[in-house]
Amino acid sequence: MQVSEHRRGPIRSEAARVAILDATARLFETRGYDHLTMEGIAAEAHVGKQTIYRWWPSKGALVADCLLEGRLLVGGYTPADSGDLRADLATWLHVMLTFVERQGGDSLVLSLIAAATDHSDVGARLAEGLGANSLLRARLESGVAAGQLSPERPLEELAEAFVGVALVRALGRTSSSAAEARRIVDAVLGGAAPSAPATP
Amino acid sequence: MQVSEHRRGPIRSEAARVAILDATARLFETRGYDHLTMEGIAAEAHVGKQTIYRWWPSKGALVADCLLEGRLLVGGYTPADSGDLRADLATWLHVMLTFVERQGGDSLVLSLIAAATDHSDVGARLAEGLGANSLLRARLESGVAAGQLSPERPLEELAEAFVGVALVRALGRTSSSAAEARRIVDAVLGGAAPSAPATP
DNA sequence: TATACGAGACGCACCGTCTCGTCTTTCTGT
DNA sequence: ACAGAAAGACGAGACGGTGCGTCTCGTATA
Repeated sequence: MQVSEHRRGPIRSEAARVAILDATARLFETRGYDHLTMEGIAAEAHVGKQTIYRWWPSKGALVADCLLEGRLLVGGYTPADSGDLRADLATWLHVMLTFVERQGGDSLVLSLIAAATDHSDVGARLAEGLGANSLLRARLESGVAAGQLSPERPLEELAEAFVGVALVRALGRTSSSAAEARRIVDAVLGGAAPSAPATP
Repeated sequence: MQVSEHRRGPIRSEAARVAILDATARLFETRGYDHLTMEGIAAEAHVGKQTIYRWWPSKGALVADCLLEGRLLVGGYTPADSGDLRADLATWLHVMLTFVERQGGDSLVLSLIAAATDHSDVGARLAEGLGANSLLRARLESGVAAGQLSPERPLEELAEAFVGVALVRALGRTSSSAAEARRIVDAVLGGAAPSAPATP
């Protein structure tokens, strides 16, 4: 009786796996999702196409794995904590919207949305990658602790709303000023915002 | 000297234009955006490929025109007005989320998001088509008139937040119950919701 | 002996351009 | 006025190019 659970022959090459995911992330960031091709990835990774198809069914699955291993959206963007929740959220949103609409062509976020439409795992991880479950949520919790936000509001869903607005603006290529970002924050959190008269 | 602003030769065929847009809308709804092909549209419309390329640069532009002429998302979904803003919004959101995740494959909304990622006009019209600027906004205005919503909150941005949540859930294929929809509404509008204890 | 690997050939689908022949509209010459 | 001539939209489809997903080599490794 054999000890190994593996039947026979060579095991999966970790070098190939890493090279493929690296190539995917690199090409995804530089060329965008719709210009990403299996043949391009194979060439970039110096790997046979069959090696890719043996382990991943589609380019969407590749992108999903990259997202899962943190090769995309590295680090994320941590919202500041100045003590003023609305101002911090407005800054976060403004940075996010600016990041979203950079360049004329494919922004990274737009490419991720495209990837999400044909692979559900990308979509599932997209909101989190943009901070819905971690960075942004942490700032919201801090706001609750500071009494600037009702503890009754579900933070998960609130964070989703902010990410959602960013996605809508990304899809509409709507350019958004800092004042616009502030207005969004006030719209979602509620009208108690006498300090900043928005003039876009 | 010529009177006409038209140079010479036959004018654009309206029959061909209509046939092409009809075929596009029909194939888009049945097959989804990524299975939509120029050759398929040409065959379905009984039209030469050149006739399509003469007037539209890409399939994204075709979908955008369909959206613009109301051939997609016909009618929209009008939120009810029972007098209870939160309940109506929760119902609207629940219907929207159910609509979004119908079937296993491409839902219509997912296809529209995919189309939006490679043609900006689709994205610009998508939020409106889902009701951000018209149907949903009208219900919010009614809520303001009924004193259930602060008049200081920008309704445009608030509606975008609701549509945005729907998009995030669509991309994540998150199945959402009625209670979940209600929790989202409470999260965005604020914690004043003692009536419905959410139990998903 | 079984199997992962790099390499790449294969047939297929669709792309975007082009070239036909036909038909419709407008301009020009008599 | 009226017959061309010129221009261009039309349906049809051929064309080379690109990427797909499958397959088949020979080699290397367990």
